[in-house]
Amino acid sequence: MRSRGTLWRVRSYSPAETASRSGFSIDTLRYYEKIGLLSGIARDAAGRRVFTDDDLAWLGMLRCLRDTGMPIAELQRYAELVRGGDETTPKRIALLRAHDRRVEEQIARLREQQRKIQEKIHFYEDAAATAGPVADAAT
Amino acid sequence: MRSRGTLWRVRSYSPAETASRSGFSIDTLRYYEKIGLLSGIARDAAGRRVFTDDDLAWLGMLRCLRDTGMPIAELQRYAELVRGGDETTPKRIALLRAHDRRVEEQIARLREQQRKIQEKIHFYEDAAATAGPVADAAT
DNA sequence: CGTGCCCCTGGAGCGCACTCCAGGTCAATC
DNA sequence: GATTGACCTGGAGTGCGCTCCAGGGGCACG
Repeated sequence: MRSRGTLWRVRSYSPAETASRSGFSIDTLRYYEKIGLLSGIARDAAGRRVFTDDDLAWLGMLRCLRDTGMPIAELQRYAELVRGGDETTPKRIALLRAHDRRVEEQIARLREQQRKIQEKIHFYEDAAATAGPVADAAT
Repeated sequence: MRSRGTLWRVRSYSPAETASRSGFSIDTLRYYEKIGLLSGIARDAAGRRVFTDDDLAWLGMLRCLRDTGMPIAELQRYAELVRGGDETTPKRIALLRAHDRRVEEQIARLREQQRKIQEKIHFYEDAAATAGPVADAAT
């Protein structure tokens, strides 16, 4: 399907190149394969891993989910669903929706806390401007 | 200064109450005292910790900074500045401003990543609606 | 043919931030 | 006066997510 209408050939990537493109270290790539987050990674004649564009796209998804705080265990469940084929689509949607809500909450909490931090900064700025000690609960 | 114009007496709090109010466990409170994040915590005749409203306010600040991702080591620097007295105000401002920027970036990154997650959700929803397998880079 | 270099495996080690535990003190309650 | 319960200390242990290491293999370049 992709081969029709596109011009570029399917590329493959060494572990080092995959690491630099995905942002995961080579050790982490090996670790992810070992714990089942990457499956079906090809090998060359010498037994070295060979990553494809699809692998890179999947790594991009992993990166996105990890960076938004999804624990490894849940990534494993997600990876398992993906391996489970098309009939797991509803479960994948549910999993990602739940995560999306957590990200939403995370953002809301961060904003709230940022407000608090900025208040504190203003408090210090006022204290510095007044050039005298100002009573505060806990500096 | 506070005693004038306010009605409530200064309260004090047991470790258990402090834990439930601050959201830190008793163990964490002890740990924080041990590593210098809490200093000058009073003790009663039997050697038990007695927390004040000021302590609670400071714990609130610690909670806010921790929850926004500030590592313990930086909290220690901040606590040290606070112990250093008023002349450290500019440094406290600088520290909090730097942290504020990191929080800002964090929020921006989360939003970006949330977009990606939502795209994926939409992709799955479309795939489910079409009721047939749809080619995707890496599900 | 030798020297590098990148990669392999299995398994140990690490950093962070707690969290738990053993053994003990003290005050209040029954 | 025995029990209970909250708290104390110093120090060991835990969970997560990597990260590092020893020992070895194969290929490419000079």
